[in-house]
Amino acid sequence: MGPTASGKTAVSTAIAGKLPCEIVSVDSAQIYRQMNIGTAKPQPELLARVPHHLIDIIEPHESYSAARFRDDALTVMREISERGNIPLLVGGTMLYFQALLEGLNELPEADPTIRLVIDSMAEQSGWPSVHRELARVDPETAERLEPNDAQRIQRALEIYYITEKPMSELLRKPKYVYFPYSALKIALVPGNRERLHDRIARRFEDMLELGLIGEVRHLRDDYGLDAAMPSMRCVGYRQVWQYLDGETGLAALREKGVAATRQLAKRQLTWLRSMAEVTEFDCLDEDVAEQVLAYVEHWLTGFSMVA
RNA sequence: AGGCCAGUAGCUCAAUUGGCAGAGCGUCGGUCUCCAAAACCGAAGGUUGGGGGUUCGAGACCCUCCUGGCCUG
Repeated sequence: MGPTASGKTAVSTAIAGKLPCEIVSVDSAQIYRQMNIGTAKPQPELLARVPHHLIDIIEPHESYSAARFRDDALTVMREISERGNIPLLVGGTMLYFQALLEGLNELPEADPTIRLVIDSMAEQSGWPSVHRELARVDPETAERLEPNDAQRIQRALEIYYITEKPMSELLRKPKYVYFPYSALKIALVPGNRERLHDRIARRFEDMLELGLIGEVRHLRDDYGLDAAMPSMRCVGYRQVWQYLDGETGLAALREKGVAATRQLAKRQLTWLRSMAEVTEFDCLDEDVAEQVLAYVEHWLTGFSMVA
């Protein structure tokens, strides 16, 4: 696990080069086909050399979810294990890690039609008003949500409309966490935030040089995409979209793209701080890969002795 | 060299006839159960370019210096 630009690909490649691993991507952006530059997807050469899973699994106009990730990940992890290999989970989408490791309560899946209905409610009277509606049917959930927290208010109401039960009640039921693996949790974190910011700026510049703008233009032309789709709200893509719309110039694109990436990294780090039993390594150390590899090898030794 | 305009938070800019210096963005911290690279909440941050003066009171008015831009030579 690690924030964007922390060097997860390099470290995981080093591990997979030494141990019988297959990589499972835990990344809500690399799931999209045709979105390569802006998601910092591993190069085709690397994808061919080391088995990767859950990359390029849906089209840019489709949507995905934490629950689907959990199912997909458990499936490929089982297949990897059956081949006698070790699943190496690599990514920065912490909600997906949490869904996989700690499970999810049984909740209905998203319903686009109901979401449209709730959206139009919000458009008419505003989210605070929808929040009051939620308070009527599920006061407990409304209590913990801000009146402007559009996505979560919408989700909670959606659950109520589908099941006729408040989300808070469904969350109280015990969840059956199926995770038949021993997890070694490793995080790559920067010992120095400013140096991570430098890396982020450099990497965004590299993406522009590699043709990020062309990639987004191509996506706009070839798919029926709009700016509200999850794929086009990804960091970098959203900012290039605004640039292509003429809303911002090139300098502003750079500034906004880099800032959005920094904010993403910050949120990922916040999440990592709250996660339990995670061993951290400084991603800025020259020899992180060796450190992590040694740590993993040591853990595997102990593990086979116990086994 | 002379004339004009500007200088306020990291950045872009507000601030009634002189009356408690604010906003957006950024930064930092946090929340997170089927959109999560999403969505949302909170906090910090100022010798108003420097110095002097007028005034009960100056970001604003006066003098002076500094910096940047434009015009004239």
